[in-house]
Amino acid sequence: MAVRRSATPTLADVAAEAGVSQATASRALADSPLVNENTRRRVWEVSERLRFQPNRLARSLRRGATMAVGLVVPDVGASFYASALKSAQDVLEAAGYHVLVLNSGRAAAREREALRTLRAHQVDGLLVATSGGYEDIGVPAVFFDNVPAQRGAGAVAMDNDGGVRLLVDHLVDVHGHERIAYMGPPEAVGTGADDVLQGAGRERLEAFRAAVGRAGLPLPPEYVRTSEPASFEEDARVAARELMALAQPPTAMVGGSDTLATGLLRGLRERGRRVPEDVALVSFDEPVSADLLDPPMTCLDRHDRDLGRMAAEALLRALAGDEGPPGTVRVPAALSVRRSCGCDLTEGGV
Amino acid sequence: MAVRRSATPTLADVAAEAGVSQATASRALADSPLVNENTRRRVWEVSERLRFQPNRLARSLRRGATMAVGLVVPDVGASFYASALKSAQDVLEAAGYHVLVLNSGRAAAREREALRTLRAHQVDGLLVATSGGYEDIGVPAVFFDNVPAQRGAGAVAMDNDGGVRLLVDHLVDVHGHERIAYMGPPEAVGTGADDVLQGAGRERLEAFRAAVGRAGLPLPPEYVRTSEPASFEEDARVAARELMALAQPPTAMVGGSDTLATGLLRGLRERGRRVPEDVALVSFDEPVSADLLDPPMTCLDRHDRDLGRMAAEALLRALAGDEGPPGTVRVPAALSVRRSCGCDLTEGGV
DNA sequence: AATCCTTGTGCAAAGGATTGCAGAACGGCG
DNA sequence: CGCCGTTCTGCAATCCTTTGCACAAGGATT
Repeated sequence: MAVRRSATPTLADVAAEAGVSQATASRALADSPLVNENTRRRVWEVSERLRFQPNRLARSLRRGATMAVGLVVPDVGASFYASALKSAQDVLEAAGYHVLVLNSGRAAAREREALRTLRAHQVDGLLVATSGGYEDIGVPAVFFDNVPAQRGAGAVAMDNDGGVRLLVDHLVDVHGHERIAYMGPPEAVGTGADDVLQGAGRERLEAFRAAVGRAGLPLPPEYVRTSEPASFEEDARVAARELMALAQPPTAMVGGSDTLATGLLRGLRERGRRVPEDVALVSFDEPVSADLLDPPMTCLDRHDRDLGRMAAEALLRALAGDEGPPGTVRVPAALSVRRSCGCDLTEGGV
Repeated sequence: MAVRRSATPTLADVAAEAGVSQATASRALADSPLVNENTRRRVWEVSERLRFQPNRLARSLRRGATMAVGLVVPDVGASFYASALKSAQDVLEAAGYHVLVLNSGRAAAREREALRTLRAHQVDGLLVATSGGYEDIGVPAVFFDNVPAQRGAGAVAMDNDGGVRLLVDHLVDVHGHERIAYMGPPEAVGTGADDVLQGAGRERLEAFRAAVGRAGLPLPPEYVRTSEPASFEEDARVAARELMALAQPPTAMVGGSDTLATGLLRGLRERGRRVPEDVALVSFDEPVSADLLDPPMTCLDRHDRDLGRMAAEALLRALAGDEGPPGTVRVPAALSVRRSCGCDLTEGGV
């Protein structure tokens, strides 16, 4: 004869219906050995009949742990993050954690907001692809993609240096290019104060400079460009057009991300340049359907899945208190050679 | 001299530090007119100095509302959902809601689990692209992409029928095809019991049959295929190969989604068929970089952004209690003609 | 028969913010 | 000087679950 609340039944309802106290009901549902087998069964039966679902707000409040983690990414819409996010989520959910995904829109300020929100939600941990706005909220954090210099947190990132080197070396050693331009993501993920962000953008840029230098090639300043955070695609398009308008246009281009590479390709098309006949083009990230593009794009294998998974696993370790070394794990890159670099795969030759 | 808790300051800390009661502190931070201006300022000042952040668990528990909504999608990794998700999230966050994103992995059972989880989290509302496992959890829900027949909830979906008609009519009227095959997403999003799901898969399939019928064309059963939920890409690839192995292979194919279309394209390549010279190909959704594919893909404009935004707005209305008519809003489709259908854009003719 | 375990169960506090209600302080008015 | 209204504050209850502690019942032991 308990008054049934219209919305969701509460533990009190279950207890009343089963004729036990809330405490016993709680313990019964937790399968505690402290409660008698018959009582346990009775409570479970009632609980299922009423479709009882413990209120996580109350539980978390009492327990001091939410079993939820926050995931902060620059842009869920970008395929790299969407895909990394998914694999991270799968791992974390399998471990019983819930995932709150927040967008930072590649803006440090919005990222800080997102972090505060997550703190307010009392998340137990954090997975962040930072846009420069990271600040400690007192829970274990693991970084991926971008790695803040700040110590004390693990990180998983691509081997940007090795990856860029593969791309440049291929253009130089195999195809003999001597005028190579680079279009990268924003260099300085503008971070305040003392925390210098070791962002993927900067790493790739420096790696490019180093690789070109090692090859003994000249690198006019106009050959090095970076995009604004908000307009990758568009910036790359105009960059390609402007690069081709130079007195000495490059004979090859490196796109620092999938979006940048497709943007470059569009720009080249608009100028009537053929790839790879007129200009070679390679990409750091793998564009979606890279093999179906015209021309098929030579790029680095994308390890978005691995990255997401590894970051999630690192976070789980941190949450479990396994204080491993908080270093940065680098995921190696591998080159997928297709046609945009100039390789002629149908013949097998160059 | 208040004992500062190491982790996060609580309202009690702020109150003590400001020399007022918790009640006053709470009201001050809520900018209630009940509290004296000076007191208000003092509390705010302390709150900011301590970087106080109200515990949402406690607040929501007390208030009975979480200002959080759940978003259930088949696959966050798929570009359509990733993109729709993002725009929905932007709208909802702008309105002060937080978004919990859960994957159903295109499985009804996992979707049910996700919904229970969201109920446990006490979300205030739901945005769901159902995979057939929807069940009422007692909060306002808005559907997108797939529309369950069940009444009482609004829905936003593409005009599947009109879209398919555009594709088929173009193939028939402009290019004169008479043997058109269709590869679609799973037809029956297997839903239990009495709730018949009006899924996008079924709608598109029926629209295809109707459009072919209207054109007076024959439709051998082998020409109509659907994929399994788990393996769109792969299923489409083998479908294309098998279709081309028929005694009477189709001269045109319709891909029921972006992934299916790129899968078909791969399959055709593998069989050495050229698109559009040997077989025409059009796609329902817009693949990423559709214009850069080889050949550029004729497809329907993707309205993922609009869909996400509109669904979010509908949910906000429902949350505000504006009980509009709970009907289904259909987003019209528009055809982006490129080369894969056989149109020769450089000449301007067919 | 008294005492001591064992085994189950219940009471009540805790967790942090919100809010109805009561009451304090103070100015104004008769 | 007494009373009434404002204007602020504070007490304490509430949201729901978990859990430390106490206690009841019953059998076993001396």
